[in-house]
Amino acid sequence: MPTADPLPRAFYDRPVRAVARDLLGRVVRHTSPEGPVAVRLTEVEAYAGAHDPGSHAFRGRTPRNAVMFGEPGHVYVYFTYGMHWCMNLVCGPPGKPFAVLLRAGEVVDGHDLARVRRPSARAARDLARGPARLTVALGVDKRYDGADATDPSSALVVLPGPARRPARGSVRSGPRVGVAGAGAARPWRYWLDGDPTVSAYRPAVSRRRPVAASGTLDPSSLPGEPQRGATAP
DNA sequence: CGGCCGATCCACT
DNA sequence: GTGGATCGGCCGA
Repeated sequence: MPTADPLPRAFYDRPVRAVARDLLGRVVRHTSPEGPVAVRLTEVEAYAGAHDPGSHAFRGRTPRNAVMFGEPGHVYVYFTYGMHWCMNLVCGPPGKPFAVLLRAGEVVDGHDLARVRRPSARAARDLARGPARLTVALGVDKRYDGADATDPSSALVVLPGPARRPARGSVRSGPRVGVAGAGAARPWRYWLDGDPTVSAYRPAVSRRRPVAASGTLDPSSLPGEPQRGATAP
């Protein structure tokens, strides 16, 4: 297998949804002192910056999301739910906080190391099936926030992947996972149809603390029926 | 297999 | 103080 250079900056300096679709089938590779792990992407989500209610950048620039306002092709890593890291690739021109969340993939190199990092994974397909699982399998955490994935000398890069691109008809789209409110309707999650490493779809759930008082249960307070992707797996 | 729930802590209100 | 671009264990069917 020939060694390839990472996808260049220009790959990411395009409309974010186009980049998201084009990332399917590409290969993210992290090389640590323990060795390399590479993941072929099967599921991603586009986040369209300042006008996207689902985006971390919707309410403007903060210390956490600063990387999204910078160079395309750099990595935005955030911490969530008190214990998980998730990684994005920054898209569009500097100043526009677009990004693609890497949600799932298939481990195509460093399988043994990935298993060590993900001991709870029952099957090989579960090693990077989910955004937080993917970062664990790769060994990515906040140290990589701001890293340049287009630099050939970087430990973390995105490679072009197999010469044969996924067939156009094999790319599906649907609502993003865990995104509530206005942004929920946007079908900006993309995945490879039928791929076993695509994560399970979960509608956004608001977790309210149990109400102390009883007897005032109000079913009408529930938000609208969660939208299932028409073609979600 | 699907639903429920706790874990765990940081960013932002 | 609140809740999150999640995960895995446990439960019942």
